[in-house]
Parts: sequence; C-alpha cells; structure tokens
Amino acid sequence: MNERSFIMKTNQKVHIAEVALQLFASTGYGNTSIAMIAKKAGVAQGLMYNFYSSKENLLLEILNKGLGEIQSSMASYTSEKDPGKAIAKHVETTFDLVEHNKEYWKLFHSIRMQNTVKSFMDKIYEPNLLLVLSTLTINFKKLKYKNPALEAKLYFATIDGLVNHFLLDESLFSLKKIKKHLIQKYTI
Amino acid sequence: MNERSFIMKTNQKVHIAEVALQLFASTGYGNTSIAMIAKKAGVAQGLMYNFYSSKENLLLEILNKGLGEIQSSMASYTSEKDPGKAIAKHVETTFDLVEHNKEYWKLFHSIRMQNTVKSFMDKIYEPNLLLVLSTLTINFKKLKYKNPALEAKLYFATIDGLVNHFLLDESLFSLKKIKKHLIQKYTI
Amino acid sequence: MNERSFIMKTNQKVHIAEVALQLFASTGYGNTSIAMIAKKAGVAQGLMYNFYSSKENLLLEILNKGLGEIQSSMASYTSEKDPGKAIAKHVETTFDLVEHNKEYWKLFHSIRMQNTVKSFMDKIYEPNLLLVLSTLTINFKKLKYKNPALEAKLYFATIDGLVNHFLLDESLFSLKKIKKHLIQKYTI
Amino acid sequence: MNERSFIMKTNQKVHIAEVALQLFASTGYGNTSIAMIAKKAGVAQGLMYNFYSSKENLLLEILNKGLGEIQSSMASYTSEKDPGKAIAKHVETTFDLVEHNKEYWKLFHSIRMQNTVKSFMDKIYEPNLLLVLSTLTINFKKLKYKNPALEAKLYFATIDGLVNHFLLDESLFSLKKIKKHLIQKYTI
DNA sequence: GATGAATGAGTCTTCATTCAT
DNA sequence: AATGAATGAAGACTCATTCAT
Repeated sequence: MNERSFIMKTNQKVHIAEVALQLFASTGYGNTSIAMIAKKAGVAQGLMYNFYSSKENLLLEILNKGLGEIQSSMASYTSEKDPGKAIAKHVETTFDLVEHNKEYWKLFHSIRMQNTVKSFMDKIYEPNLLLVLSTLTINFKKLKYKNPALEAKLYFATIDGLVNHFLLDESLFSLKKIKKHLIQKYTI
Repeated sequence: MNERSFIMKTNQKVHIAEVALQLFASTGYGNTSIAMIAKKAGVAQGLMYNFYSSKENLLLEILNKGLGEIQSSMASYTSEKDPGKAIAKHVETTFDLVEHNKEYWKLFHSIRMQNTVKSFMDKIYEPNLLLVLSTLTINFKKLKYKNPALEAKLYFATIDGLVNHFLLDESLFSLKKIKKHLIQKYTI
Repeated sequence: MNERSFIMKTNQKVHIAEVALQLFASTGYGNTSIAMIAKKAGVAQGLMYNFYSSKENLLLEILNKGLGEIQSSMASYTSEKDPGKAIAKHVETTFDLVEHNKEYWKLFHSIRMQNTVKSFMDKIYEPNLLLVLSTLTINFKKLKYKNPALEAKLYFATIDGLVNHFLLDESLFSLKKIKKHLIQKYTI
Repeated sequence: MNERSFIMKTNQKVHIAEVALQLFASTGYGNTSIAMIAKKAGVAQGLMYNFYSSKENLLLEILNKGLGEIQSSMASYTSEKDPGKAIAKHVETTFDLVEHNKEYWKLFHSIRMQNTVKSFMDKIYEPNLLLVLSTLTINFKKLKYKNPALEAKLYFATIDGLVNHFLLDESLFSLKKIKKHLIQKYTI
C-alpha cells in the first residue's frame, strides 16, 4: 500500500464513522441501516466491511473513539491539584465536551442501557467512570465534605442527569448558567 | 379448565405485558421480537395481537401503565404543603418507585432517547415533567433558594442521574444511603 | 333438532351468506376476512364453520345460489317460442337480474377470471352458458341471421360487456336506454 | 460471467416482470406470493425489492407497461380518417393486442374489478377509455348512426365482452372469424 | 481497493381454521 | 348450537453481510 492510498483509506474510514455517528445519533442505531450510511458517505455498501467488520463493530469503534477523546480531555482535570479548581475544571470540561460532541453524547446516552453493548460498556466505560469517581472523591475529601465518596457519586449523577436533560431538550436550560450555578454550589 | 390455566387466562394480557417488559428492559425494545415474547409468555404469536394491536402499541401500553403508577404515587408529594417534607417525600417516592419497578425504569431510560416513541414521550411524559418541575420550584422558593427554578432543574437532574447510574450498576451505591444523604442535603 | 332451531339455523346460514356477499362484492373476496363477516353478521367466528366448511365453500355456495336464481329467471326466456320476443325477453331478464343483484354480479365478475374458482366455474357456469348460447342460436336462426352461432356469441359478449361496464361505472350509461337500443337492434 | 448469466442479469428486471405477469395471470394477483415469483424467476426474495419497491408496485409497473403498448398500438387507429377503416383498424388492433398478450389481458380483466388498484385504474385507464369512446363516437357519427355515443359504448362493450369470453375459454370461438364478422357488421 | 448485485434469515402482522367450554 | 380464545402457517418486507467482478 503506498502512502496516498493509505491516507485515502484512513480518511475514508474516519469519514464513514462520522457519517455513521450523525445518523446513529439522529435516527437511532437500530433505525440506521448500513445502506443509509454508505449512501450518505458516498461509498459502496460493500466497502464498509473493508473498514469495519460488522455494524456493531462500527458502533463500538465510534463509541471507543469518543471515549478516548473524553479521557484525554479529562487529563487536565486529574492533574489539577487545587480541589476547588479541579471540580470547576471538571464541570467546564464535561460541558464543553458535550457541547462540542452532541451527536456522540446523544448516541452514548441512547445506547448505554441496551444490552447490545453492555459488555463493551462494562469493559471500557466502567474503569473510566471509576477513575473519575475516585479523583472526585479525593477532591471532595480535600474540600472537607463529610462523605466524599457518596458526594462524588452524587455530583457525578447530577452532571450526568444535566447532560441527559440537555440532550433531550436543549430549550430546558442554558448550559452556561447551570454550569456557573453548579460551580458556585460545589466550590464555595 | 383447571385453576392454574384459569388464572393464566384471566391475566393473560397482563402476563404478556409483564413478560414483554422483562424482555424489553433486558434485551432492548428493538432487539426483542414478538416471537420471543410469545414464546416466553407461552402463547402463540398470533394471540399477541388479540391483546395488543402492534408491537409499538404493546410498548406504549406498558409505558403508559408505568406512567400512571408514577403519577398516582406522585400525588402524595404534590399535596404536601411543607416544602422540606415535600422534597423529602419526592425523594422517597421516586426511589421507592424505581426500586419496585426496576424493569420499567430500565425500559423507560433506554427508550426515551430513541425516536421510536418520541411523540408519545412528548405527549405523555413532558407535561408530567413540567408539573413536577413547577411544584419543585415552588418548594425551593419557599425554602428561600436564590434561583428556585434552576435549583429545581438541578435537583431533578440529580435524581434522574442517580436513578440512571443505579440502574446501570446496582453495586455502585446503596439507594437507601444516597436517599438519606440527598434528603439531608436538600432539606437542612 | 326441533323446528324452531332448524328455522333459526336456516335463517342464520342465509343471513351469513347475505352479509358475506355484500362484503365480498364491496371489499373483494381476498380482502374480506371471516372475522369481518362474523362481526357484521353478529355471530361468532367459529359458528361460520357450522354452516360452511371453509371460506372458499362459502364463496362457492354464494355463487351457486346466485346461478340458481339466474337459471330460474332464464326459464321464462327459453320457453318463449317467438324468436324476437325471446331475445327481447333475454335482454330484459338479464338486465333486471343485474339491476336487482348488483352485489352478486360484481362478485361474479370480479372472481371469474381467478383460478381459485375456475374448476367450479367450469362445472357450474359453463353448461349454463352453453345452454343459453344454443337457445340464442336457435332464435337467431329463426330470425334468418346468416351465422346464427357466431351471432349468438357476439350478442352474448355484448350483453356481458355491457354488464361489466355498467358495474364498473354506473354513470357510464343508463341501463334502460341501452336496453331499448339493444332490443331494437336485435329484433327489428 | 458467462454470456447466459450476462443476459439474465441485464434483463433481470424484465425477466422478473415476465414471470410475475405469468403467475399473476394464471394464479391471480392475490394468490401469487413474492416467494413464488422469486423462486420461479430464480432469484432471491430480497432481490425483488431492488427492482420493485413493493408487490403492488410490481403489479402497477406491469399494468403500466401493458397500457403503454396498448396506447401506442391504438395510435394508428386514432389517426385514421376514414370511419369504416378506423373501426376495422380498431377491431384488428385490439384483437391482435389480445392475441399477443393474453397473459397481460387476463391479468387486466381479473384485476380491474378489484379495489386493490382501483385508484390506479381510475387514473390511467379511465382517460384512455374515454379517448377511445370519443373517437369511436366521432366515427359512428360519420357513419350516420342515429345515436353514435350509445353505439360507441355498445360496440366497446361487445369488444370487451368478446375479449373476456375468449380469455375465459379460447375454444369458444376463433378470434379470426369473429373479427371478420364484427368488421362486416360494423362497416358495411 | 471498490462496487453493488445478490442472498436469506429474520421481522411484524394477518387470518383461516380449530377446539375447549 | 354457540362462543371466541388460541393456533400456526403464510405473507410482505428489511437488512446485515457476502462475493463475483
């Protein structure tokens, strides 16, 4: 394989994933057919299988890539030593991620309760979740909260719930305001 | 007809709904076929349509029945005049509902982001949501919160996030403890 | 079986056939379900099978009964000795039959080209057709037509075509006028 | 790909339509399943839908194509100025069409009384019918018939009835003879 | 690599028919 | 006789996946 075709292939693979993400998010994984993705991506149906071994694999790679981006974004948060700043940063980072990857998050939330990908979630998302929780716990401990572990879970649930509601109906509240409110609440 | 089959017969519609709820919750609505439900319920496929006009109708009836139970449970909350008690009651009621209808809530959360029944959700769930939010807002106002409307949304998101996380992994936290913690946080 | 229940049964059987004819004619045999007939007739689905061994049998009995009525109506025609009057009578009788049994004729014409009932048609309708044709041939012979057999077939096709067109679109022509026209044409 | 399969492939859509027409004509539209057509055509069931979006669409395309052929055949008739020749030509053309497309005409006659495709018939066939009737009327007028409009309807019914009877039982008469007879009758 | 025709298992749904009561 | 619940065999249609070119 020469360099050019390597690049093309890479781009094509990414392109397909982007199109698939759009469709999965807007139409639902179950209601999106390979034919639809191929058509919208401008490639032949069969070609899909040169990049992704199956429809489920395509989904998993999309979810995986998104999780990777989350993890790298979260890096800045875990390295922050000041607990107040750390939490503020977490709020900021999370909401920024959601705002800039609405489609990914819609897909994520719409799919995470389905057994199709349960084992995948357990394997990939769970460790991530636990890492965030433990870091949060440490920060809440530093902030002298009585039950920091529980507090971390509560805080995380709040964030998740907000994201969920925001994705369901963006008119429900302004992400900016609630972000500010949340930071005040947790850090002052 | 012996007693057992008599019981089965009179409750057959309910029985089918229960089986369907189980499967929908564990396997996902899209991944559950009418054939699967019929088999598990011990009836012929065709009979399903004597009780439910379509697969979607079966889902809607299940969701509707669950919503009915929620609404009646919530009644006690809306009638409570003392704001602190009202919120405590809301927490209690919600968590009790979830604990006793895990499958329903799993289904609910797994389905609400899918377009399949979006219009249904908009029609049935949205008004309910708004009612709860406005009642919560009133209570937070009485409790002298600075921004009661936002606070209500925040609180609601927290509840929803907790339910979500609990349903995803029951080992994450004890519903009892977090309930207590939550009530303290919001009413003291 | 006492007399009363015999009468009831007889009436019920006839009643079912009448309802079935209506539905078959308006909705089509294939689009009419046993359930629809039972409902409209006000009887249980299962009861249908006490009178008719199958849906097809129900159809055949309806067709058969109609053919019987036609044959008896046609009797007056075959006994007429004057050829002109005979043909006039045939025209009159045919059009009267159609006008008073539109449903039957609609069913008949909609079904006769389908193989479902082809063997039945061959057995019951064919002899009838041949009888009419031969009688017509005799009359056309008396009327000095050059090729009376062919003329009979032509005349019969005309009648059939008119009935067909009339049933397809009653606004196309007045049965009365075309009847008059036809009689003039063939007898003067 | 060898030559045979190449031919098959390029003509596959046409091949499917031909097979479908055969089956629809002999077995009836309602009694012919997509599975039967696919099997007889030697293709997979699913492939059918690459060419025809639905069973009804397949039927409509078949009917439509047939109607197109009729219309182009009829062109020669409408352009004929001499009324006698025009009618003779109409008889000839019609009978030729029927003789060379028996299956199409069987299908057409078996379907036209069924509600399945009533709206299609109204939209496509009705205008065609009216055009033929008006042209016939003009010709009968030229031929000094007293009631040319009625005469046109009568003539058309005769043709239609003859076609019908011929399709029901080809042994009933020779198309050739009746054609000659008919032309004589109407033009001399 | 790229195409898209072809496959066939799987889905929901309908309905004639049977049968326990 | 009468009911209508129950059956199960189709039916039309979809779609992930394969494969010849």
